[in-house]
Amino acid sequence: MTSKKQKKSKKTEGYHHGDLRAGLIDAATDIVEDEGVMALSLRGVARKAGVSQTAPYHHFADKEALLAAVAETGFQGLSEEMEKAEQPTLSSGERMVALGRAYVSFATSNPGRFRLMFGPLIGEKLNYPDLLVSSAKSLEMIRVAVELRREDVGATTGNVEADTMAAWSLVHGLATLLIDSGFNSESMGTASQDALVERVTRALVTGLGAKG
Amino acid sequence: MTSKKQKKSKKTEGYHHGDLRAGLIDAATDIVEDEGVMALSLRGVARKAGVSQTAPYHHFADKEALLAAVAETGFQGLSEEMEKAEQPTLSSGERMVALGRAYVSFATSNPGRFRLMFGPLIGEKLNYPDLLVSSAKSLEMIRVAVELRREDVGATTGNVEADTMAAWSLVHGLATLLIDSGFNSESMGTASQDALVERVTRALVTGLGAKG
DNA sequence: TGTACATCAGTGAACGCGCGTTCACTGATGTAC
DNA sequence: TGTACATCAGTGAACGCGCGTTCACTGATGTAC
Repeated sequence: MTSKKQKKSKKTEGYHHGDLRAGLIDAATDIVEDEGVMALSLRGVARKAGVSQTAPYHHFADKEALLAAVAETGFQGLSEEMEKAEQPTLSSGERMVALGRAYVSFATSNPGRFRLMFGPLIGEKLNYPDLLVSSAKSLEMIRVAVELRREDVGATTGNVEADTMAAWSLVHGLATLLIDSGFNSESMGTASQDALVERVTRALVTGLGAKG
Repeated sequence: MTSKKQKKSKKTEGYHHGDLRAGLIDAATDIVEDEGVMALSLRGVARKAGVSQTAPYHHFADKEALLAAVAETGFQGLSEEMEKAEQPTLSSGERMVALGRAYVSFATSNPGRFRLMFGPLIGEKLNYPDLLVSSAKSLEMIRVAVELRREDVGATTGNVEADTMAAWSLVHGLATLLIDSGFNSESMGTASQDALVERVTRALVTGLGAKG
């Protein structure tokens, strides 16, 4: 997972690591994805980064701070995937489906990070403002898409907040169920995960069992 | 949380505990709710149940087996809440809202159990068939409600599986976001959690920004 | 009803382990003059 | 350009801790006769 490069930068060839901070985040990400959040220890991260077990303390106040940094890069990755999915040519409905696909796809491709980002492992997220900023971005993208859709359809009922919440809940729930509940798209009678996301998203956009 | 009764049953007053198995599940549930899943240790559970640290091994093969038992009672509790919510007089739409309310309410009232039930802490859920049975029940209730709704509305598009998945994802996502993402119903401009659930559920039932 | 005995459900001591974190340290780097 | 020195980013040893689990044990209970 992610870059395993151990090579030092040009300037710092010997004793110093180069960019240990980034190296530790990479190592922690690998562990979280390969062995799960429960298996992540600061010592293990240091070991994987090829560094003594005390070295991380020069870059992170404690274990939780490192976890927060991993979660932050996770949110950045999620936003990037969603941005890629937003083609300007898409209709408002297609745009929502595309965002949903990107969201769920990120989750199932990076389940460890996804659990860390949204799970209870980072006790007080308010202590990590950078984390809050990155996480707010993904939500904002959903909100904009919902707003466009509502304008497009000439919405007269409900409101943007509730609809945004519904859209976010839908893709987030689908993502976590796919990751953690051992069922998959085949078991729901769809050929692929993307097909499942598309059908589920459409159910929201048009309403359950809508006619025509 | 849950019953803290330490009183023994009539028959076994002295040395033996009475129903230590149930006592351990109760103690574990308390810890999971009060201190979080991460803080749960088998020794801590034994301590809380007022018993030596080796006693649990007479009732559970290992720590994970105890966790699975806690999750199983959790699913039973969830199903009970959902059953209570299903009044036969409800219209198909109201029934869905009521089920959603019960689902989300269970999650926010018992976040520790909810995380345990759906989280990655129990490595291989297939090893615990009783757990699978109890968890299947809640999903089945959602499926039935969706089916009723589709019949009611004369659905011609989509299919039951996708709509069930959508409904489950919606309430599950909303529940996990409320538990783990530090935002609440007020921040979404609704007066109460039930109001939020209702608005979000209606968004699914009628479609985003549906007219009239 | 009494008794011998198997089984059940507890006990306390001990094992080895990996963890987060602190400490005093030292080699490498950057900079003022 | 050289040099003295402050600072930075590593090191290895050690701390105390709680954990899951195993072990040999013993008191309590249930049952066959």
